[in-house]
Amino acid sequence: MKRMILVDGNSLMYRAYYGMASVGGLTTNSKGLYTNAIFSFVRMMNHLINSPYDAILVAFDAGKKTIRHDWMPSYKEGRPPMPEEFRVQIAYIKEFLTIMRIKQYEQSLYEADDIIGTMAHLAETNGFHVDIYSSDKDLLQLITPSTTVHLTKKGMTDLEDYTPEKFSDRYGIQVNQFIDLKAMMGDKSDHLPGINGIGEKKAVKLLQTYGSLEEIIAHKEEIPGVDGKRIQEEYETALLCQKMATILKDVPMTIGPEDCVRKEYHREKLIAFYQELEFRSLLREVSYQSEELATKTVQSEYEVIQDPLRFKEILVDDSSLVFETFDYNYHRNPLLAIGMKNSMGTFIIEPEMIYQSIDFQLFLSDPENHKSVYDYKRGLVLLKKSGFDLKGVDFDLLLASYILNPTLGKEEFKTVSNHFGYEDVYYDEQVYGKGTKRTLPTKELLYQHIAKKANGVYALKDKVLEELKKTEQLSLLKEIELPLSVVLAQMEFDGMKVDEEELKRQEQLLEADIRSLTEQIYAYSGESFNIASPKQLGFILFEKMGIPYPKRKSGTYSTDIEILQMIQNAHPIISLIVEYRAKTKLYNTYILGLKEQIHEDHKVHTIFQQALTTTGRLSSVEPNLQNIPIRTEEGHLIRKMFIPEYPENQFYSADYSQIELRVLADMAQVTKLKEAFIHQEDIHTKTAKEVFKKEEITSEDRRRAKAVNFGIVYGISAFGLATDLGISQAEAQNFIQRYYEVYPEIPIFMKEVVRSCKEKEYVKTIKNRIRYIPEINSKIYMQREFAKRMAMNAPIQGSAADIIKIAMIKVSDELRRRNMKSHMLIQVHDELVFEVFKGEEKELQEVVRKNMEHAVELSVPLLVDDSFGKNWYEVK
DNA sequence: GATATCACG
DNA sequence: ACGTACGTGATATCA
Repeated sequence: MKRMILVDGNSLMYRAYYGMASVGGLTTNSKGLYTNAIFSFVRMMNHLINSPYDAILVAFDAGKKTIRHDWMPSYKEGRPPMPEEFRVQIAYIKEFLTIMRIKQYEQSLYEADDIIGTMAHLAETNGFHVDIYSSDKDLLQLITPSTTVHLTKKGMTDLEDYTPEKFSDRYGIQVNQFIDLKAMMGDKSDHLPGINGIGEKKAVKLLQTYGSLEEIIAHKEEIPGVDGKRIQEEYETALLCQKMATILKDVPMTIGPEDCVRKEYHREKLIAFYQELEFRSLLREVSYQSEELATKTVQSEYEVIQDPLRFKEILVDDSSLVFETFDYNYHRNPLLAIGMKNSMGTFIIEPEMIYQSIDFQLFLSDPENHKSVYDYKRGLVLLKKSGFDLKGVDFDLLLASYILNPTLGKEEFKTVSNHFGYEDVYYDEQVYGKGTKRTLPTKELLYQHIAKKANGVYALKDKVLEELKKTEQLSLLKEIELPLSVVLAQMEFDGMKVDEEELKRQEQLLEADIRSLTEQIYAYSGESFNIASPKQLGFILFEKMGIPYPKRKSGTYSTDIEILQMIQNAHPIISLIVEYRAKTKLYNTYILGLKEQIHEDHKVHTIFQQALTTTGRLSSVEPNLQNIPIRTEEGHLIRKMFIPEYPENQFYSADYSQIELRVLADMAQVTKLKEAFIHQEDIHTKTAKEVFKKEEITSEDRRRAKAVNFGIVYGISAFGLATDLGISQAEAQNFIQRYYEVYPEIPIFMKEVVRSCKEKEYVKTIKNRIRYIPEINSKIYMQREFAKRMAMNAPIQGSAADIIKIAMIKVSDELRRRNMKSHMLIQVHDELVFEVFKGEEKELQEVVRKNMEHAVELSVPLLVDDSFGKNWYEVK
């Protein structure tokens, strides 16, 4: 069957503009053009035309005046005007459709809905199946057996597909009753009054009884109470609303389905369009599809070093070096080749060459020989694996870009270099391919790729350093991030030993528990099903077993822990499911998942992402060692699997006490908070005493005070605090009010942070780490509020991250100076874990405590809690 | 590939 | 009237 796509252009443009608000914000390209709606609309259209179709039409509203205004002058009255940031994007959206050769149509006096209604009707008559895409529920009246309406839910590509069956399931009435539903309940946004006092519930009920608005009016005398009276008084309004809400199917149009057939798009123009708007990810898709860049770009000159003697001539000061691996994980993948660029030229050094040339090894480890790199840590670990070192690195393009703008850290080399105006590099995807087709390319292409990267680092170094000087972030690079790479590389390389016997024990215990829980759950449910499928579980609990769903229905049932706790007492199966969830989580993620990550040396070697988070924290992957369970006892047991490399050694853990609150006390100069920290008081108890104005504090009082303290760090909202504490928003607001009275410097500080952020569109940490938050000036409420919370949180979280990074460098330096064998294994945001060698316990404790507590000097003391243990479970 | 869920600070 | 705590990563399911 032929398929026609009808798109409600106006509705989707609006959705693209407002809908992406919570995600991407009002992004602009480098020329200041707003692009969020364009980008989102383009993605949506690309998504649509990726499926097979024969004809397509995008309908738009023609202008303000429509025939409906003749029927009801107040139609759509009181709508806020279109924001200018949105208006400027419309021309680009239409240009995109032109480039894609997608038919667009508008007609004066009619709305996009009417064009779609008419075209859907025409297409059906011509034997098409019709798919309508919109975010406007009104379109649902067009559903037929051969017309499906797809409504956008969250974002743009998440769609809800309405067939006649789906419609009646959802609304409890038939499609042909939908207009009457709207006629009675009205529509605020269109300024349609409907009948006063009748909303969706009552309207559905009436329609179920009488069938249609006409029948309801015919029987209006029988309907009891206020509703009946209102219908008798206002039925004429309802009839007018019915007329208003009916989408026309007979617009006198000058086109038909034959004018909308699919056509090949203009690729060159599309590339130019994406380039102008700076849609990098989309550009890459087109480029990759056409494989153009890989063949058309100018080949760079490079020399593959064949003879170790050649090094004598080319190893000069100031070289750039890049270390390439196939897969991102450098612990599991060999070095493919090193690219080097300096005043002598561009060179490719194959791994065997390193072994063959002492000169090159000395060059790499010479601290006096200046080098610039991309991803220092990668180079360090790759070389360490072969027993070599890398020193003298005073520039890292990855770290520098991340420092200038943390969002760049997530990008690949090409995107970063493009950002700084250097474009002669390939995308990794062009070289290696995508998804399952990803594979090693020919040596020529690979070396070309590596050579281009080396050239890029070399070319950009001075420019980027200059920018760092301007932003006063040079010391963040040279004194924090670069030295930290050395520390992290050693930690990753050393790895953490796993007790495989213990793992096996826990695996078997959990397996048995899970098996037994599964059987018990099936016994209660009366059938076997996939407990891990939220969909199936929702069906079993809320349909088959008839447990009432505790929240308002939203199409799908959530079965998360919050919901399960609400229905805890409804049936004994619930607690079994909660236990099943906990155990399978441990089993799948921390037993099976971890087992996969164990190397031949019986250790796990995580990768600390140093250029990823927007706040300056590290993250840990493959495996993530920063989220090993601790909060529940049975989860905590997982930590028994992590043991010292040598059985006579121990673990030592040191964590900052309340570092974020201390940072806040310092930054905001909060008098009472500072006093409390100076006098080493329990901060939550102290807060409770102050806020509740009493000396005897119950555990509940302390819990609440603690929640507020946490909330403050997150950029508190009454809603968030209320949810967390299970109290009303009014009560939460009251707490916050009283909290501010106790610590009046906090609201003053927070207001100043927000004010300054509005002016500069960024916030900073104590070490000048920067985070851009342009959404702070968004016209969209939600986005602006979100931005405010980020602005309040980022300096606190980020400064704490700065501090522990400095501590790591200092501790590591001193351990080396003292020739100690004990070493750092893991960082978990405010905690450092070490393997302590027998006999070094006291010395390590001294070194660690001193350097952590004095990493920086604040106006409040920093305090460290610590402990020893024979494995990770025993410490703390 | 997106979504739901849940682990950590 | 509306929806919201900050920052992460891994897994299973499902389209």
